[in-house]
Amino acid sequence: MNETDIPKAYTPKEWEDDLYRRWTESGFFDPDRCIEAGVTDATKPTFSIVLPPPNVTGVLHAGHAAMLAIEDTIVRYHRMRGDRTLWLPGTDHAAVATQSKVEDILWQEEKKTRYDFSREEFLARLETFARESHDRIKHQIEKLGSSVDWSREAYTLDEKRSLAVRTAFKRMYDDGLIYRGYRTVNWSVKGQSTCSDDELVYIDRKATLSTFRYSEDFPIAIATTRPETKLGDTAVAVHPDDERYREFVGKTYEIGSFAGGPNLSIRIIADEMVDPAFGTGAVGITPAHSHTDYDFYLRHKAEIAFAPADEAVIGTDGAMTRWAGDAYAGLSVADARAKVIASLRAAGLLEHEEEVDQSVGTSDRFKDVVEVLPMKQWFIDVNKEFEKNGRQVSLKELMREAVSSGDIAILPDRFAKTYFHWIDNLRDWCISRQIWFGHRIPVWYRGEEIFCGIDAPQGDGWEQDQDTLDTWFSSGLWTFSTLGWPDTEANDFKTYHPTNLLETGYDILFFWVARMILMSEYFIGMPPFEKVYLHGLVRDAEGRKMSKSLGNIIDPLDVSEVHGADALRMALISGSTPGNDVKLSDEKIVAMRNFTNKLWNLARYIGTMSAETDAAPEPRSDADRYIMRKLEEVAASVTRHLDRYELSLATEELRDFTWGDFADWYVEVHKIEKNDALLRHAFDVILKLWHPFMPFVTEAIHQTFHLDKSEFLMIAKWPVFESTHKMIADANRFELVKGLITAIRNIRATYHIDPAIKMVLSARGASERTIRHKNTIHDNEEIIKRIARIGEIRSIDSSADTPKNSLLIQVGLLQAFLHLEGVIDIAKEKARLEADLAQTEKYAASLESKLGNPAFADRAPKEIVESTKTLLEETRAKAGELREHVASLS
RNA sequence: GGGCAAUUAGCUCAGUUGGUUAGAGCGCCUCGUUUACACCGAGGAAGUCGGAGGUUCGAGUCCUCCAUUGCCCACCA
Repeated sequence: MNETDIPKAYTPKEWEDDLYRRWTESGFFDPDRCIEAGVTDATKPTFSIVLPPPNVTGVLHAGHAAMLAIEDTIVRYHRMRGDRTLWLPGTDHAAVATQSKVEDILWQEEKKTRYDFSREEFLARLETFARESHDRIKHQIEKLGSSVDWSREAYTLDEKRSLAVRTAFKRMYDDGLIYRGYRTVNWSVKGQSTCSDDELVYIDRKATLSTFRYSEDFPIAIATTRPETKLGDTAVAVHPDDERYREFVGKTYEIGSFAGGPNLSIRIIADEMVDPAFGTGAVGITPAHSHTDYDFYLRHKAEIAFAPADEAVIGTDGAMTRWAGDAYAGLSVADARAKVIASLRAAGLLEHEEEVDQSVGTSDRFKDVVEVLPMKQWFIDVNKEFEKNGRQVSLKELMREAVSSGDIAILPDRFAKTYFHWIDNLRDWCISRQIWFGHRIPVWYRGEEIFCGIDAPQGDGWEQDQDTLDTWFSSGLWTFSTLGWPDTEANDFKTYHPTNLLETGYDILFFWVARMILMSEYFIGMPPFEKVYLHGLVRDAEGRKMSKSLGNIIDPLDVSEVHGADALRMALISGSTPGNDVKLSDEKIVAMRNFTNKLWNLARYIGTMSAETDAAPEPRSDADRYIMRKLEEVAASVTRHLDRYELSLATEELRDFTWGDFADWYVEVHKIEKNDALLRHAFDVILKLWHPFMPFVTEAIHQTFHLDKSEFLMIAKWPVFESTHKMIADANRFELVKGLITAIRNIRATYHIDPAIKMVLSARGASERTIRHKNTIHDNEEIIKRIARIGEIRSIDSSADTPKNSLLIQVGLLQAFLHLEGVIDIAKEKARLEADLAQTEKYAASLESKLGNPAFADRAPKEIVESTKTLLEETRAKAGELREHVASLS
């Protein structure tokens, strides 16, 4: 092959679609296929991750591209490491979001509303839209090179997920955690549906705060920004210590035709929640039209009234009802407000008006200011205690514990605080929506009878609840509904749940992450994932949010069309850290595009030089040795960064090495020294290290220049150098070794293998419950049988209740078990342990020299010197332990 | 009101248990176009690490206060 035959620049367009097609056809995105083909060892640990399902509302944006880039990088890395790697894709029907979108389109294009269709017709239109969206989204996911297993693709509204949803609903209903209750909800008049607290978007606006009295002889003035709701007041609350009002507490005042409206009966109550310094220090309580007032009602049920069913003064159409009195009935809220004020002013009851800043909740989807109304809706009770594993807990507590116990780690961890704060303020979750698109509530009515079931009840006359479920109910089940649940015997469920990682934007921590934790903890008794990686928002070059109105939206497809998917992926990953927003600029993308081209041209030089390709790579010069040593260091470091999800750091180091050391320096050296085999070998390693980040260009180079004979770079073995094992001493593995030692020490007189194994696995980052699930072997009998089968241990008395076996055998037992489970490789473990020992000894030596340095020993305070001495002793002790353990492995 | 983050070169940002001389990309300046790459190479200028204190032998890194910006949550009677 000659250089002149190969284009001088990498042309992504000519490669990407074809490569993706070939990857898909190979089937290697499917872990089962990898095992069949011998690419993956079935005994290896699993690495599973679900794709946060994009909404079928349209197209993917830059944020999705970032998500796909990060996840694909991690997934490809694990696949190359040899893990049983599953990345499960899907889409979300996104209930309200999709319906409101389609309603907009229908209105714009046909001037029709949903009421111009039957429920069935309307749903058919939605399904068509959803399918088209789905196809577009799938295409975009593919364009970015995402190595998802399409054979397992799921949709939140498909048959299997529907079964999961109905099963989940029924189970919670039977357990009394789902209830139908009458209380205040957020109501979008425009959307004619409820929305949950989390779906509200608060906007700031100016409002008039009016101070008034209900009547001339009413003793207390109150202030409000919502005078029209005052037509439904039932109480006035004051602080219990407020001297001004103490004498009135407990009295009830009858107001005849308040503001020309209904008669009111106002009770004066005392409540700690009232801020005596704000306004007049007294609050008018409208339990029907304010969540906080409803809470007042709950605390004072004995004293004050809540509007009985359907007696709210504001109706679902956003107009005043007849309960607001004849003078108001039918008026809009705004008109009613003006009328109340006018009436109060005329009667001389209006004492003061001022303009204040106010933030009001609007519907995320329908954009209108929501009204708080009392309605009969379905809720999930987050506070109700129920029995779980022999103790009383609430859903709230389950959600809290999943994170506080460390079962789930959130990256960056500062979001754990946000999460706890959210949980502490959580109200019951309103799950019913008055829209048509979604999972219909599996409840049927016949007269007074009510039936909740997975399928419709037998017999005539039953009518199903008209409402559908909040979209987050079904996405909350996502980690396990996609793996076969409610069939808990399903292979995928048993193999891949809990998943290892959830990668998503921090903006849906509450919506989705928290709901998944709730559902998984409740139904499975385990967290849905071990780790949460929260990425930031993708912003434009100036740091602004991308939005249609600003016209600054960067379409990922456009970018990858021009510069290639790899350049886009790199631009999104490089320089971005968990939890922080990332700015995407043209310059950055171009810089990354230039780098893909750099790799391409390296390949042109290396791949086409005359070389006996079969020659073994032998370092011949100092330059050779330097580049190999550096390469090993970089490989180890990139590996460590990937294990810690530090993708940006990995790309930086790798890029510096590739461009600075390898391309600019070593290639020039090679032009003189001509160590072809070593050059090719080094480049091959570099390509593998780059593959997870830039799958297309690396695979294209692999396919063009055949640096080795394998079919696909995507299933190549991840480069690990024996001599650099000590540098791959990542936290995970270090903890494993530590845990192993602890476990061995803790094997006590009574012989129980379980705690020891648990300890080791938990040191490895798995939660206790995960261990219970993933290793359902509880009796020693079974463990020993399995171990005996692989012949690692020869003589074990399986009926032993007391220690008939030496400590050594128990150590061996433990190791053998771990080996069997694919958790550790003993030979490698020993090498790693030795590396650890070397590092520990090195550390001890450095501490020694520090103590020997007069600058430190004489000038540093005694305590520091002492603590350093202590540290040295500890380090020596640790080295001793390690040495012992290495010996026990020999 | 409560909380969280950010502030490092002209711009965009790295900098993970405190440790020699603080890094990268883009931009800028000088030089270079004999076949891997001008989507390039060699070299260079450029930072009192937001401000003020403090802890320390040693602080971009830890503590306190302040300033500016952004975000989240709650209240908003």
